[in-house]
Amino acid sequence: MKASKFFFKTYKEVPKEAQTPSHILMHRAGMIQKLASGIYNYLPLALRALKKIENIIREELDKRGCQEVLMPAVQPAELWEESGRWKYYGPELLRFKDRKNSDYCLGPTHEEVVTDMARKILTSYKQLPLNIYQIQTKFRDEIRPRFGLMRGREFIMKDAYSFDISEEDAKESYKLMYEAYNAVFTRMNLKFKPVDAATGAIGGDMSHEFQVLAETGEDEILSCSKCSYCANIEKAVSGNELKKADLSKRKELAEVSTPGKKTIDEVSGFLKIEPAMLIKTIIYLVDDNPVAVLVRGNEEANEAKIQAFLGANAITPADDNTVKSVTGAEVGFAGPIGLKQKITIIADRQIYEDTGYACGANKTDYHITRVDPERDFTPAHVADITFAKEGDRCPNCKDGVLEKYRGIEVGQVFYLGKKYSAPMNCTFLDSTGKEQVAVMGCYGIGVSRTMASAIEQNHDDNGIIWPAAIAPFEAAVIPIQLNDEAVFGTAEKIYKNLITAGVDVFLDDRNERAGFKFNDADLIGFPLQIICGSRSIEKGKVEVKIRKTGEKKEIDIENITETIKDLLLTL
RNA sequence: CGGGAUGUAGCCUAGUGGCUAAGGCGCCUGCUUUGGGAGCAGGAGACCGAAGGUUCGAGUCCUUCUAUCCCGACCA
Repeated sequence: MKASKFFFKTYKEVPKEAQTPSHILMHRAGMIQKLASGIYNYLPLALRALKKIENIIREELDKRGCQEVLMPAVQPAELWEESGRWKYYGPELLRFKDRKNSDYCLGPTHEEVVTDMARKILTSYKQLPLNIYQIQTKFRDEIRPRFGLMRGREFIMKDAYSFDISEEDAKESYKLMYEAYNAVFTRMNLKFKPVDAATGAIGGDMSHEFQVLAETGEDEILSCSKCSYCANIEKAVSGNELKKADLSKRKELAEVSTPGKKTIDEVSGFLKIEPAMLIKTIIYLVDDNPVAVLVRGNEEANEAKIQAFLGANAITPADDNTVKSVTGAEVGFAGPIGLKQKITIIADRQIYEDTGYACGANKTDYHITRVDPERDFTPAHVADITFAKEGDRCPNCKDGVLEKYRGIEVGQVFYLGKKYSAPMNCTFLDSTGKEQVAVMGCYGIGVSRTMASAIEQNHDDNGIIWPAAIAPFEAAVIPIQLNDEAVFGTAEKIYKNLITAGVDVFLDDRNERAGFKFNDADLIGFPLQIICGSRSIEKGKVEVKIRKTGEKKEIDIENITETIKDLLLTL
């Protein structure tokens, strides 16, 4: 491709809405344009990178027997009613009506459609295992789209779905996809970690996320310093030993007046006790039912763990009115003893490490002290519902400590079981002629997000540093003195030879000064720059600059094609 | 959805209630220049987010709407 005819434009200025490196650089390099909040045009540079990412995914999936299909972006409500998600999905699902007033939505994911597609064809166990995937535009009406392509409302996703005879087979399919994802991100030359993950609203009981490591990542990951344990902060478990409470210190309960003291800080300051010696009581709405959650005052409730433990679809902190009717007191005085309404109580296991806590009295302006969790109340559930922390023991090997990383979730694999196949009646006949429900898994890669995360992880002050495997172009030929026939002729010849050799190459034939072109090349991030200047060409050489290291080498013109191909293998 | 902020040319910004809305980047023409975002000269490009209102007079003040961004809860 010649620069003079290429549809792109670079910018020196940073648009004020762009905050994060990938967003700024994709805009400055002329890769994307915003059309609306969270909705972008992909210009040729971006599309080239996207296609490369897509092709790597295709190759790795096809190699493992997956088959590509294409499902519609527009989906009828009936299917979502069948799975039950029309009710549960919430406003993130963009719904609309057609001219006949029928309900439709833009697909945020395709479990319903793919299950429907599969059940129309699946009749026999002989057709399994089956794994079908697509690469397609998804729409999720995010509350807050941000960071350019990192969290768009419209985005490109590869989604795959496996169907198996049995749970054991389904877990094999899951493992195969786990391997495929490792292969995909390894080929893209990204630094990433597969991590244990919470399953969220999609459900199922086994899941891993693939996290590209980057400082700007929105997710926190805890990873063992010694073994391979690695988990999302939502899921990570502390391996620290629980202490045993010293019950000889038990004392009688006492009610104390704590006028206007509501927060942990206020109460612990007022009563002159450590925050850890308070039992924080938070009222949540779990699938619309109030639940009291108890954690030590120095801990945070981990909503993902609570949701997973209770097998709930949704969990949100209760509004003030609910809190008042449940506790009979103003917000800030809730406690496990003497709740006005009988509701489910779930306690973190750490509260049994001590005795003599303070907690709300369910009476405005009063707290109870000297509380002993074993003696004074009986929660319905005791579980790990707080966050593991950096420095905690590893729960797996008990030897290493947990280290914290930030990551961008670019892929996730889920074991679904029969969550969709059962309600949607996706069945087949087994070898004994008995009807069985297919066992499913689902597997996503955010394609556009992967592109953004590659930039997020690989850039410097001058621009993008593409891994060669997903760069829009592998190399740029940059002639310096355009009106010098020897220079321009050499550049064109190198360009043509590289194309013949199958290298994805860009010729910057624009009538601009050298510095201008160098800056653009650094910004766009070609892994290699082939600089053709009269000084080198007189010696039969050209300069090759490696974007990643900044290193420049003089290379004989006659060997240039081979040299470039060899260098690309290292990038 | 709660909290905060901002809408002036393709992009970044300036603009005390007062004449024809200013500058930089970018764009077009000409000359010059060609190894790290060149110089000179000329030129095009804005109903100042929208609608109301206050005022002799509104980019500037008020109201409503709308869009965008940032901080929180969701997700690839």
